[in-house]
Amino acid sequence: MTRVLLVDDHTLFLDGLELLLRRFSGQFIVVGKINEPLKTLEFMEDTAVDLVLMDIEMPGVNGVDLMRRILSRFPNVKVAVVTMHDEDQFIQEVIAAGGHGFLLKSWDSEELLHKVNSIIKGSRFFPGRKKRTLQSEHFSGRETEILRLLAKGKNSLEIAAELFITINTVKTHRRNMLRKLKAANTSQLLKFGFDNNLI
Amino acid sequence: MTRVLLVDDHTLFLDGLELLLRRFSGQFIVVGKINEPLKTLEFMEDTAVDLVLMDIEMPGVNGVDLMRRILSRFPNVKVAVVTMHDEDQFIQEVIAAGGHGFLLKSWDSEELLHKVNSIIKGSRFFPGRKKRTLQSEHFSGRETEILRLLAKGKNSLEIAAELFITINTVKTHRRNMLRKLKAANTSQLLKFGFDNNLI
DNA sequence: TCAAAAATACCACTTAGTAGGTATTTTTTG
DNA sequence: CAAAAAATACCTACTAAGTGGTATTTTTGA
Repeated sequence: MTRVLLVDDHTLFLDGLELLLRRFSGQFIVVGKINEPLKTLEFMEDTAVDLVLMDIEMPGVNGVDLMRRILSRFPNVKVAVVTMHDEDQFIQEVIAAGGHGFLLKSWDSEELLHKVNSIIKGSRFFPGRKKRTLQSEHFSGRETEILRLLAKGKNSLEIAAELFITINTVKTHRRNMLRKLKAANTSQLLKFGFDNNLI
Repeated sequence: MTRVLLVDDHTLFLDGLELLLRRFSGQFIVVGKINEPLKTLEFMEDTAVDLVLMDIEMPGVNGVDLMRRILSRFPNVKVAVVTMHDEDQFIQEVIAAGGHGFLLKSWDSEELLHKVNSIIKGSRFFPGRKKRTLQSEHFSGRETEILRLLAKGKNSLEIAAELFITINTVKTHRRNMLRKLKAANTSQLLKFGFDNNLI
């Protein structure tokens, strides 16, 4: 069981994330939802917490600084940022502050749960530099899109359905990616994607 | 072209890594090999460097501290540790110091080159917690071994040859992993592996 | 505006992966 | 030591991936 503390000035976010965590797997208990970030440390003195999910852009509070203070007083707690914007500057600061992850509110539930789970198990997650949004010098926009769906475990037929194109087109895109990378199979393609933060 | 500076008290390592970088792709130039870590900053004042590959356990020098000083004076330089031991403690310190990667001397050339390349492009690499060496609560030792080879893009036949077993056995192990993870295909398996630092 | 790149699509064929079943030997562990 | 887990192996059948070729339409960029 993982005891989770949510910190955000938006009540909507607090409720949404709580619902999400409760819906999937009974692994999480939300032990607190904090609306006023400055009361975070105070709360944690009284209540044991395993994971803090916090926004970073909150009025009147320096998110990174708060994270640093949490980690310094509770070194065994994992702290991850969940935010709207993936600005390079912030990511670097969170890394430097010793945070355990940088998650985006724009991700789908499955993805978010997945990352949170991995963080609990000791991994860290930080998006790569902005490049990943663009076409990675190797792949076109459509190709990158298909690569991401492949990484989610979808097969060609499922991808075709999701993108409203035929399986023939998906196969052509896959073939082109393999050719560009001189890869022999999808595994090599995925490795490239993961290593280069395309996924 | 990436200008690389190597820092290690072991001359053997310096020469070996230089050879490795020169052999693969003409993308790297080793602009310096430093035997006395304390002279690193002095060297960098005179010579432009894009990437520093340094050991972390060196006599008379705090590697993490040196890294911190390099990054503070040259914020655009990428600094990665290449070391023998993947102690959790060190990894955390390097992350906190803002390092760009934690690479192991025990890796094969291909792997090392791969990571270095990705670091140049803006990624960061840190091994997960020790669990990854053991059987990850999900997979047995043999299964994890096969998962790693899959992630390198090998197919069942190639894996069989490498492990001196038949393709039937490889297929059985793959099937068992898919079953344990309730995964439908190898891509989902690889995603799990990457997310959990098994690869 | 014109050429290049990207996205779309189809066919035929070969190879590899996935699914189900079963079984033996070896290793680990209580 | 005995039971459980892991590693090994083979069979059949079906499905998905990969390969090669070709071609049209749309978008992009110089």
